[in-house]
Amino acid sequence: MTTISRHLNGSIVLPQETVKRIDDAILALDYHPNPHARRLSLGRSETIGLVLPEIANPFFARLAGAVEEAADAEGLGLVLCATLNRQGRELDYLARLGRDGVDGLIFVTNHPDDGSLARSIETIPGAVLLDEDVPGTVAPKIFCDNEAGGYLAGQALLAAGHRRIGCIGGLAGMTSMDGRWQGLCRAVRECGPEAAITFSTNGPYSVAEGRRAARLFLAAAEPPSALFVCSEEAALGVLEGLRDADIDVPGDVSLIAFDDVGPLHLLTPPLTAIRQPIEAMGRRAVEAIVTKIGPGIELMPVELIVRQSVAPPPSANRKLKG
Amino acid sequence: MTTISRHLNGSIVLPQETVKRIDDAILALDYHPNPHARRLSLGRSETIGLVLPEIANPFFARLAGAVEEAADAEGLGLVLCATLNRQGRELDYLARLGRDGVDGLIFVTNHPDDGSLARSIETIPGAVLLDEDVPGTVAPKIFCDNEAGGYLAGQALLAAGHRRIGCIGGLAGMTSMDGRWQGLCRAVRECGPEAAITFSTNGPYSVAEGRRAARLFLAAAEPPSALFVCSEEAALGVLEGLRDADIDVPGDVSLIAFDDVGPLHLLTPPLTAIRQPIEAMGRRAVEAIVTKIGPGIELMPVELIVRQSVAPPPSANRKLKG
DNA sequence: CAATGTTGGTAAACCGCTTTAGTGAACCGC
DNA sequence: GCGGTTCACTAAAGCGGTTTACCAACATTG
Repeated sequence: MTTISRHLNGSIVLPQETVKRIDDAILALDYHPNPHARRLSLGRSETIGLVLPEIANPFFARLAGAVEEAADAEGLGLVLCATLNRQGRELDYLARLGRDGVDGLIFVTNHPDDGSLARSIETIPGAVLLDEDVPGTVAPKIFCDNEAGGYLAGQALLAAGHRRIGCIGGLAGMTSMDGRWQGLCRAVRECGPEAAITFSTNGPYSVAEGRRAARLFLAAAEPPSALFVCSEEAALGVLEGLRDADIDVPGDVSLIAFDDVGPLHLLTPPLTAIRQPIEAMGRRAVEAIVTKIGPGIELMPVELIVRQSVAPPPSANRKLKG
Repeated sequence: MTTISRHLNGSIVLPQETVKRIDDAILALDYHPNPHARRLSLGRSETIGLVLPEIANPFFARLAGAVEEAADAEGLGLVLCATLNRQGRELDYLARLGRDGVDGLIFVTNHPDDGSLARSIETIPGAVLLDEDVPGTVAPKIFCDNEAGGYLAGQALLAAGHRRIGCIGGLAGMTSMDGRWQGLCRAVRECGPEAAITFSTNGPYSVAEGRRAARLFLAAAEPPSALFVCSEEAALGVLEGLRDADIDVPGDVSLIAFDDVGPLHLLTPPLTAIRQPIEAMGRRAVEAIVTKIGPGIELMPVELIVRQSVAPPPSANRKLKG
C-alpha cells in the first residue's frame, strides 16, 4: 500500500519490474484513488473556485472559459459560483469555498464594497482578484489597464475633432470606472482648454442603464458630440435608445464602447471599442494561484479596435435634431 | 460528537436547551464541518458536474448560468468542465467526474458520437443529457423541441411567400440538426408541391461555417429566396458573408436563425429567430438530477421571435444581383 | 563473519467526519 | 424499591487514502 501510494505520488523510484507489477494490478482492478479520501488525507482539493457576477454575461463567460481552460491545464478542477452581483451571495459563496478547502479562489465582482467583502476575501488563502478591485484587500490583483483604455478612447474621440465629450459610466466608486474616467480626463486635459467633458452619467454596467443614459443624453441642453460608454452592455442600450430617437451614429454623435465581446462588428454601425485581453487575464489569474505570487496589482494592456462609430462631429451650424 | 453530528444532519430532535448549547459552542468555536471528511464519510459530494463544449459561447454560457443558479438553490456545488468540443477531453472529464464522485452530471455535447461517449456516460450514475443527444445512451434527456422549431421557421418563411427554401445546417447526424431539418421538411411538405428545399449545407455550428455557407449560397445557380440557418453563430457568419457581397436581408433573401441569445435585435436587420427556453432547460436538468427521474426524453417548447429579417421574396423578374 | 547500509514491503497512525454500539442517569409503572 | 424505557452522551469503528515507523533481505564493508 505504502509503496503503491508512494509510487503513484512520485515520491519514490522503483525497479521496473515492481512498477510493472503495480501498474498491471491497477489496470486489472480498474483502480482509481478515491478523491474524497485523497483530499481529506492531503488536506487539499486540487480545485479552485471562481466566483463572478453572472456567467450568462458574455464578458464573464469568456473570462470563465479562459480560467477553466487554464485550470484544467494545471490539473485543477473548477467550481463555479455566480453571485448575481448580490453581496449576500458573494459572502455566502466565499464562506462556502473557504471551508470547502479550495486551493485557490478567483474573485470577480461588479459593484462597490462596503468593506465586508474585503474582510471575507482575506480569510481565504490563495485568493486572487480579477477584473475589478475590492479596495482594502491584500491579494494579487489582475486588472486591465482601465486608465489607458479611457485615455485611448479619449484620444480617438479628440483626434476625430470632438471637443465636447460625454461619458456614460459605471457605478461611482468602482475601481475600473475610476480608471476609465481618469484616463478620459487625462486625454481631454492634454488636448487643451477647449476640450471638456460636458456630460456624464453613472449607473450599473447594463443595457437598461445604457437606455437610461441615452434618454438623459437626448434631454441634454448642450449634448456632447461624442460618447465614451464605459461598458459594452450600456453601449448596446445607448445604441437602442439613439436608434429609437433617430439619432445617427456616428453622423450625429460618435461612440466608443469599453469592451469588445459581442458581435460589435455586425451592429449598425460597427462599434469602435476598447478591447481587454480577457483570455490572457483569466489565464494569468490561475497562474497567479499556482505560482502563489504575492499581493500586488498587475495591469494587462488594452487596445483600441477601430470600426465605424466615430466620425468628425457634425458641423456647428447643423445642430442635433434640427 | 455523535449527538452534535446527528443534530447537524437533522437525524434527531433535541430539547431546546441542548440545541442552544450546541449552537452556542459552534458559534463560539467558529466550527465548520470539514467538507472533505464529510464527503469521504458520506460517500457523496453534494456537487454536480456540468460538462459542455465551451463557456465562452453565449448559448452555453446562459445554460451554465441557469444550471449554476438551480444547483445553488439545491445546495449543490457545480464543477465546470469545458471540452472545447473535443471527444478526448469529453472522455477525460467524464472519467474524472466519475471517480470524483459527483452526485450528478449534466452533459452537453455538440458533435456526433462514435459510441464511446455513450458508453462513458453510462458509467456515471445520475447523468443527464442536455440540449443534444448522444444516441444509444439510456438517461434522462432534456432537449428543446427541434422539430417544432424547424417547422415554425419553415411556416414563417412559407407564409411570407417563399417557395425555394435553403437550409444552412449543423453537422449531419446530430439529433438537434435532424429534428430541425425534419421540421422544416414537414412545413415545406405541408405547403404543397410548389415549395421545395433547393439548397442545403452542413457543417459545425460556427461563424466560420456560416461564412462558408454564404459563399456557397452566392455561388448557387438557382439560389433560394429564404434561408433557415440552424444556428445563431452560423447566422452571424451568413450575415457577414451576405453583407460583404451587398446582398440585402431581407430584400434579396430572407433569413431565420435558430437560437436567440446574442443581441439579434440590434443587428441590421434585426434577426427573426427561433428561441429555446434556455434557462428553463438548465433548471429542468438539475431538477432531473435531484429528483432522480428515470430515462426518457423531455422536449421543451420553442417559439418564433418575429423581427425584420423575413420579407416576401423579391419579384421573379428582379433576379439576385441583376 | 559481524556490522552497516540500502531497498522493497508491512503495520499502524492519522485526516475529520458519520454512524453504530454501548453506558450511566433520570423517569416510569407496579 | 426494582426492572424497563427513554434520553443525552461517550467510545469506537469505519470511509480510503497518505505518511511515518518499522522490518526483513540483501549487498557492502572492515
